[in-house]
Amino acid sequence: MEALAKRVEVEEKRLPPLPNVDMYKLVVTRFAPNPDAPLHLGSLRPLILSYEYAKMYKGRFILRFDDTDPKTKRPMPEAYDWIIEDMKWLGVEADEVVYQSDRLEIYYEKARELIERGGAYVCTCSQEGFKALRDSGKPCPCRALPVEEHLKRFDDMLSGLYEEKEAVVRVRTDLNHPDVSVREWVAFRIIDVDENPHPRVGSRFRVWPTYNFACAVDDYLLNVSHILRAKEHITNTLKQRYVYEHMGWRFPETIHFGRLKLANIILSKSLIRRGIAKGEFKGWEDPRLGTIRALRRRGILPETLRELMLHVGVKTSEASLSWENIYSANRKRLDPQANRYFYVSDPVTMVVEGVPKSYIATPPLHPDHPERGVRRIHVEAIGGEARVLVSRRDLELLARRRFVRLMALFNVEVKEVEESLVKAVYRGESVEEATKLKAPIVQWVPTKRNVEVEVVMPSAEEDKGKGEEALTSLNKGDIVQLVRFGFARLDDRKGDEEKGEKLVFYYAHE
RNA sequence: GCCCCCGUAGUAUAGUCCGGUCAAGUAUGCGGGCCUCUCGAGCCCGCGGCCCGGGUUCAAAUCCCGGCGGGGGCACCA
Repeated sequence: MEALAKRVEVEEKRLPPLPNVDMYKLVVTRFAPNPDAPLHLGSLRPLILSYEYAKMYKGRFILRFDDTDPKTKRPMPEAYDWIIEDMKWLGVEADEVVYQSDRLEIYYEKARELIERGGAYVCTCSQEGFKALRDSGKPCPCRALPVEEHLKRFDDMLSGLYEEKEAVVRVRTDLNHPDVSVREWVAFRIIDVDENPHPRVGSRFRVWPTYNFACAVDDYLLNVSHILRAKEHITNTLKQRYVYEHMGWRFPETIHFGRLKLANIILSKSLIRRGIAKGEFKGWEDPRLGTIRALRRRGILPETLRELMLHVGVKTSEASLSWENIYSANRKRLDPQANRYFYVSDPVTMVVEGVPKSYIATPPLHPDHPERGVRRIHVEAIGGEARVLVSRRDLELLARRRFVRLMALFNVEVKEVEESLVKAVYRGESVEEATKLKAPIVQWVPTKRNVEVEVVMPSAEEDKGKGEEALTSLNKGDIVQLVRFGFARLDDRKGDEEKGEKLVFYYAHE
């Protein structure tokens, strides 16, 4: 009991406190994805941490779609729903959902205010010309123009007087800021929305705020108290502070954590997109991808991901997650709940001589939970001969150890191991004897009543074999342990009139 | 090239702000044992680490400097 309590405590490890919580009426966090793809492992840290902190302080958690780029990072219409689905699966629910593409008028209003305060101006310089000046710390000619002129120019931008690239709104910063990208950064640009319509609002608006402007304004208007973001945003935070200073707003507490890496998995959205287009991946749920949907398909549990994120925490150093740790955390949760079934990969027939009678094996659905019942597997003996299927993977073991036990059935002594046939003789049904002789125990499947099974591995390769009949009573989405093979999630069942049913599993881990 | 951040065992994380109780905790991994009709789970024991070099100090994983290593940013992207 005490041990159990201790373990729960470890799992429920608290996050470190947020800074300056008492300076805010309410802790408000937000998760702000660009809906140009479903969620992936990289989004998980800001998502889970933002949500957990809001919960921890009984605050408010906002989902905000940062979809202000109809051109370069054009939102994907389906991705809005995918993200909401992914979050729902993760058990994360937003108190409020905000679409930036609904808020253009708000940004325009704030832009005017900022211009009036002298915090921004409309620049009509060429991109190259401006950069040359900026790099040497010099102001561009537009900067010194009176506020009225800039307000007029801004209206001209809105009314379509300028084409793409002909005018931008810049935020007044420090011309000598050591990071040149911070100098006079762009807050609005013109996008030819006839050519690149926005998936939600079409061609209604041609002046779009950049991420830094929209984000700065919305974090303020939505009363965000704490921003949790990855270190790649450090420069953005710096830029956004200028807006706050000009407007006289108080900047939210900001925490920058390190990036998350995971070996042997594809996380880059552009790489994924290209791979899907080229047909290299089966879609956003391909098991090789680091998308949340792919992990879900592979039987990784949402609680596992949450636990992992809580464990990784808010450190500013980079973290490379290892599969070992993910699998271990997942196994801890899966093992008690997943029922056991026999599956033999690449089946080979074993002929057993001297079998005195037909058998009905009754292995438990779960060795630690006998109350769940058993499966019943029939093995017929005709003329003292019984046949079962064993896995090719075990051939080497059978040849080496000879005296083995067919799990929950009987013991055999292997006489001959051929390319596609194993010859053995019956050696009694005593478990005790098998234990005493330290006989290896292997899983098997009857030759008659079985089902075709395919297991899609994390590499997307397919492992094919036969499974016991009881597997057919599973539902899609069920996660089971294929004994001595690994945990797997039933993904699909393909009916076939002639050949019968085929079950498709996705492999989780050992 | 220019700005910035980080560096505790194979991996992740606690400790670093406010130096001693840290000859460094936890999880995973690995090795061994027990248990078990799975090479799973569980239980027990063990292995393994403060990047390097100086400095400050009675005392440094913790503070300072330098080196090395890793990462991020430098868009009219988010």
